[in-house]
Amino acid sequence: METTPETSLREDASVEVALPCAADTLLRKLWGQWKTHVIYVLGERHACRFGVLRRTITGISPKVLTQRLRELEADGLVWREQENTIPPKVTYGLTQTGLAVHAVLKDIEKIEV
Amino acid sequence: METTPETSLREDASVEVALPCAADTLLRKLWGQWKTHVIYVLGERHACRFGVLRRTITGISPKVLTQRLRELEADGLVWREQENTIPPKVTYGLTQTGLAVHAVLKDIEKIEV
DNA sequence: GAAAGTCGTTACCAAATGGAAACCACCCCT
DNA sequence: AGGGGTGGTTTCCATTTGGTAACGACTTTC
Repeated sequence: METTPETSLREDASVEVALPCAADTLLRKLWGQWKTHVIYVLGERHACRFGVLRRTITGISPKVLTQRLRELEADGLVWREQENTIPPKVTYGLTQTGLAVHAVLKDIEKIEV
Repeated sequence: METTPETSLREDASVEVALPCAADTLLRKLWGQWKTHVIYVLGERHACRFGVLRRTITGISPKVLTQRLRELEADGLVWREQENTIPPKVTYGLTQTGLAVHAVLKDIEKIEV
């Protein structure tokens, strides 16, 4: 396909151009079970240790909590700080972006159906 | 386990009470591939027929689009109007709640990482 | 009379997701 | 020396999800 001459351009084609949702990229980072809860708790408490998170988010298993925290950290919403004492203390909190997301969560609460 | 006497109530237990994220309920309705895109397009265009949605959201299959629309309709974010002409014309649009979600999507766009 | 467009539905299949249970090293307390 | 708390990891399994391809009825256009 060279030069693609656009032989018959439909009249309404300009109206049907792809219209991607930019928010999707960020929203995808909040998919998956428990993720909003983690953000929410961290936002309300400012910072938390692993055990507190685990007990505050009732029903979550340690494996999934670790997994979610790693994902959120990789996505730049959560920071992680480890003190190499024994036993180690690991603290989590929200980054700048994470705080912005937390603010949006508070807004969304007001909608509800 | 009768009466569960709460023998030893930990001092800091009040701090670790469950802290559910209320926004989670609504946000769950936006999980799943393509859902934000559907809301977004309907919000930008105010109303759309099936075929337009399908061509505007590049890559979506008719099965998945139908599925998403049904879910969004059941969740009260989208309305559906069918004219029983032949071929039938089916038009979709956002409900009041759907419009609120669309507004949130526009807010989230501004965050990005 | 064959093709294309309307708006879907119905298999069928592969991949991703979520959860329960067991385990780890190390320390403190009794 | 045994139990509990620290912050995880690992294994295994069932469910959920997304996608492709084919088909449906009916009309208009070539």
